[in-house]
Amino acid sequence: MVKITDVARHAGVSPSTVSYALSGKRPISEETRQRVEEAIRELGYRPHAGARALASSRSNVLALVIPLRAGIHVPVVMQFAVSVVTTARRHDHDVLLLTQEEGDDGLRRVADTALVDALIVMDVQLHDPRLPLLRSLERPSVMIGFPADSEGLTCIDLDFKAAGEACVEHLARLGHRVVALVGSPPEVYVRQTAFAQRVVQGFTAAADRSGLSSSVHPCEASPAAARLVAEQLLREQPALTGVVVHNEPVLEPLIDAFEQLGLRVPGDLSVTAICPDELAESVRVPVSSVALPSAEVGERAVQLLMKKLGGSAVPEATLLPPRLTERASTAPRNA
Amino acid sequence: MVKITDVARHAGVSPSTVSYALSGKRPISEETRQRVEEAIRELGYRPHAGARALASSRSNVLALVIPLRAGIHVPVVMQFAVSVVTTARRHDHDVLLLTQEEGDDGLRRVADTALVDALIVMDVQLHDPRLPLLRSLERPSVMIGFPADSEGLTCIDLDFKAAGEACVEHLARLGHRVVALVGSPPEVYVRQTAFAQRVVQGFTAAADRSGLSSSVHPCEASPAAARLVAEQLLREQPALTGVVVHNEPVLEPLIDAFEQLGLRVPGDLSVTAICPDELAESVRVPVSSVALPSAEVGERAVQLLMKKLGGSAVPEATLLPPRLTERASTAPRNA
DNA sequence: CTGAAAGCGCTAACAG
DNA sequence: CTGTTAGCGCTTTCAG
Repeated sequence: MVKITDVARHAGVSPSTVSYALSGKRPISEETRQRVEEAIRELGYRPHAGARALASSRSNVLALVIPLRAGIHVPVVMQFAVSVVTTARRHDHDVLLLTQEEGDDGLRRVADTALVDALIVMDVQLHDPRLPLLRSLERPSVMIGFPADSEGLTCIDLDFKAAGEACVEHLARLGHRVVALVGSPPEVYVRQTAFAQRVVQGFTAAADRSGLSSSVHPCEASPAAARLVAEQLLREQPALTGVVVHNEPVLEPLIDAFEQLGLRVPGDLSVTAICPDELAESVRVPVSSVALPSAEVGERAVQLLMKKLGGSAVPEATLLPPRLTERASTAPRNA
Repeated sequence: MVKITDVARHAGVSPSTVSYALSGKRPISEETRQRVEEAIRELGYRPHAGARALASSRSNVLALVIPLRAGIHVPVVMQFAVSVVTTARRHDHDVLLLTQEEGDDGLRRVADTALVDALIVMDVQLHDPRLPLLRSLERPSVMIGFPADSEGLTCIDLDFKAAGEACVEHLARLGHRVVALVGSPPEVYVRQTAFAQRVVQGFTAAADRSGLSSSVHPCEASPAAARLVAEQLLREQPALTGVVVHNEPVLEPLIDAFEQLGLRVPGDLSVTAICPDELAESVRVPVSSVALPSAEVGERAVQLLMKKLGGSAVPEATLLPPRLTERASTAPRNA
C-alpha cells in the first residue's frame, strides 16, 4: 500500500504538505502542488479512509435509514436513496445503508463509533420513537417527514397538506362539487405517519373552503381493494365526479375499476393523484398529479446535512411546495 | 469521547485486555471479562470505527453496488439490498451503498481507500466492463449474475436457464403444445444481461426437447406494451395455450389483456412466470411461478464474502435451483 | 509558503 | 492469563 510518506518522498516534500495539497486547507505554491499531484498520480496514492477518519474525526460517510414496512411505495424509497447517494458523492461523502429494523441501536452504533458523520432518517412517524435519540446524538441529522414536535430537529418533506389542497382546488376549479380521497392503506394511518394525515387535512380543508362534499377512504395496496373502493364510491356517492388518489399501487387499478364500472376518465370522473411523476405519466390515462419529488427531497436533505456539518444553521422545517401537472385524467365537470 | 484506555483504567486492566475481551481473540478469565464488560457498560464505551480500521486493517464494511438502469424491477433490487444489510449485520458488518453510475472509479475508490473490506456487485453483464477491475482488486467480491467468463470470480444467481426450463416443463406436463415467452424489455437483451438470455435458452431448449412450438417476445415494461404483445400472440399463434412471463411489471397487465381479448386464464391460456413470489401471489389470478429469491441471493452473497474474508475458498459459481410453485394460473390444456 | 512532530484510538506482536 | 508497547496512516498544531 502506498502511503502519504511515499508520496512525500517521491515529490520531495513533507507529508504535511501532501496532506495540505490534498485538502487545500493552507496555501501551496503552484509548483509544489504540481509535483505533489504528479507523485500521487504516478504512485496511485489513495488516502486510507480509516486513518483519515481517526486523525480528522470525520469519516465522510452519511447514514441513511430506510423504511421496510408495509404500505410504503418501494420505487419512492429507491429513488430517494439513489438521490442521496448521488448528492452525497458530489460532496465527497459516501452513504451507509441502515434498515429501520435496527432501530435506535443501529443509529446509536454508527453515530457513537464515528462510523458516520451525520444521519438521514426516512419515514418519520408523528410520535417517532427515535426522536429523543436523534435529539441527543452528538451528530447532525435530517429527517424526511415531520413528527408532531419537530423542535430542535431538522425536517424536510413535500408539503403534503398543500398537496392535498392543490388537488382539491384543481378539481374545484374544473367545477366538481363532490370529491373523494382514496388514501393510503389503513396501517399507514394507524401508525400515524404524518404525511398521510396531512394529505387528509389539506384535502378536507380545501373541500370545506370551496363548499365541496368530500369523503376519505383508506385503501389497501391491491387491485382487489381498488375495485372494492370504486364500487363503494359509486354506490354511496352517485354524485361523485372528482377523486384524489394518494396510494401509488392503486392508481392504475382504480382507474381500470372505474372504467369497468362504466365511468369514463375524465369524461364522467376526474382523477388526480399525489405520486411520482413517472407513475402519473405511465398510467394508461396519464394522471394530473402533484409530484412526489423524491429526488429533490434526497438532494435537499443531503445539502442540509452538509450545511450542518459545516457549522451553519439551517431551518428546522423545509416544506417543498406542491407542483401540480395537468394531464389527461381531469376535465371540467359535465353539465 | 470515552476510549479504550478509560475503560481499561476503570476496570483495572490494560487496554489490550479490553481489546481482547471485545474481540475474543485470546482467552480472558471470567472474572476479568466481567469487570471489563461492566466498565464498558458503565462508561458507555464504543470503539472508534476509524481507529479500529486503521489498526486492524478491517473496516467491517461491505460495498453494495446497485443498478439504476431501465428494465430492472425496483422491488427486487430493494429486497436484495435489505437482505444484504440484514445478513451483513448478523456478521457484524455494515453496508455502503454505491450506484452503478460511479462505475469503476467508485469501486476502486472504496476498495483502495480501505473504506470497505469487500464488494457485492449486482446486475452483472455478459461482458461487464468492471470484470478486469474486480479481478485485479486486492479485496474479495461477489457478483450477482454471471458474465460470459467468470474465471477467477465468485458469482451467484438463480439458475435462470433451469427456471426457463422448469416453466416450460410445467406447461408441457399439463399438455400444452404451443408456448410463448414474454421476456424482458429489448434493452435488457441488447446490453446482454446474462439472466435474460439464460431464460430464453432454457425456455427454447426445454420446448425443443418436449417437441413444443415456441416463440420469444421481448416486451416493454408498460401495460400498453403488454396489450400489444397479447394481441400479436393471438393473431400470430392462434394455437397458443401456454405463456411464460419474465417481466414483472407486465405480468398483471398481460393477464388483463388476454382476458379482455376473450381468453380465460387458466381456462384457455395457462400463464407461468419467473418473478418474486409476492408478485405472483398478488396478481388477480395468482400465478404459478418460479420464485426470484432475492432475499436468499443476498444472504448467500454475504455469506460467500464472509468466507472469502475468512480466508476460505468458495465455489466460483453458485446457481440456485429454481422452485416452481403452482398457483391458479395454470391448468391442463382443454381437450 | 513549508517542515517536524505529536497525536487520533485501537490492535497485535512481544514479553512475561 | 495479562501487561507493555510499537505502530496503523493521516491531520494538524507548532515552528520557522
